[in-house]
Amino acid sequence: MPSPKRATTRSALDGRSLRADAQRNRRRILEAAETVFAAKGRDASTEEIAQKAGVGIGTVFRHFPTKEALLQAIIGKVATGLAEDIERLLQGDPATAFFTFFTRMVEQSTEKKTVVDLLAEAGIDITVAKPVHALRQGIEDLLANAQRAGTIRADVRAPEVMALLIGVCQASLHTSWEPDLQDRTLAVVFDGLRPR
Amino acid sequence: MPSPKRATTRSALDGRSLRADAQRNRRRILEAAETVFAAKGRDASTEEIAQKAGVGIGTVFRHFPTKEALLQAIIGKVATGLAEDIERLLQGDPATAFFTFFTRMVEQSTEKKTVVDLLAEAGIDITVAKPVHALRQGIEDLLANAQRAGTIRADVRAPEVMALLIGVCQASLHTSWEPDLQDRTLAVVFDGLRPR
DNA sequence: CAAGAATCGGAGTCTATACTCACCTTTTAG
DNA sequence: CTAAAAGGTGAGTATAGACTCCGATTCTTG
Repeated sequence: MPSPKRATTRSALDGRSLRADAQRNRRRILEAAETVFAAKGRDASTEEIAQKAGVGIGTVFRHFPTKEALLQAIIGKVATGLAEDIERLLQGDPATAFFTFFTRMVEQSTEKKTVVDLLAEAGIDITVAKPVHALRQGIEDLLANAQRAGTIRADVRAPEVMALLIGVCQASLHTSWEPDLQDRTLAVVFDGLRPR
Repeated sequence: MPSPKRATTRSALDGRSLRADAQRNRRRILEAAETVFAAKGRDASTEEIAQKAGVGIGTVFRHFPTKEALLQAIIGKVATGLAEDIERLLQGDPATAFFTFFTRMVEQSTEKKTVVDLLAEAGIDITVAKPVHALRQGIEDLLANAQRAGTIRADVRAPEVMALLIGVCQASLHTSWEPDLQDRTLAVVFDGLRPR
């Protein structure tokens, strides 16, 4: 029985540090996945992502045990980005912040199918991770502020706002938007949200 | 070369008449498909439909050359049903008919994923078949009537109504509706549609 | 009732894709 | 510089589901 010539490398267990190239590949995979999932939705093939990232499929599965895990990672990333957007908006005018955010989301969802998936999960909630929860919380803050500012009726609650947000985003994937159809649709929803 | 002992059976070419059992099977397939697609959406497997219909897979493909063709048949069927509903509603009070229809659609979409697919197609339109076109037309009639009756703003047009309808129906598939969330969501949309 | 046409049926083919594995390459500690 | 550990790779496996094919079965007509 050969005695171990050297002790365990790296910072023992749990530690984060990955090998230099592994870190680079991980980043590339995440970037590629974000692009591909955004364009083709959750049905995009793992192979396409691997190719776009310039790595073998095996590498993708080494970093993410499952395609679903990769998707979740991306969703978390997107959620975090949106939560930061909200953070910024919360600094500004409470009367308009909510509407600005809602509008941006709908605009984005046209090109980023990931956003829609994200919202769907945020709607169902349950085992959702922190980033998604933070997003939810942010939306609730925007809503509360707008209600305090009097630009949204007091009797509207977060769940229906989520439903409307999901709805309009989903619809934008299925309708062939003529230039301002999106705006007119939002106008109706916004009018429904304002106090009479 | 043996001369044909008997002339072509049945009414020559094109004719409709199928063999008795074939007709029965066709009906069974359509019924099964309607149920299964309603429950599982367009991803339901052909095999499941065949089984529920009590026939072999081969039989399904004899009647419908493609899974997609079968789906289209069902969508047409559902569209026809809805168009008839509308026909009935058009007889009643124009002030409320539109809202009644909208509400029904959303309620149905929870259990019938086919309805959502149907609407998505009706939204995109292009090569859509007659039944779907009839449905679209019906919705436009309901809208026009309601506008004449003054229960819907005159500046709202059909496309955004379709978008909203698609949106709320889609959302109902993704949110875990608490009892009256659906109603509160609809309330907001309806308020946006009414004249101020 | 019998011939033959129309249908049925379901094993088998084909394709797409997630995921594994045995072997090779790169990194890194010492 | 070197060996061991970490990581990379992509052919290969497994599975699922659409669609085909042809012998077996059932209906129809005379």
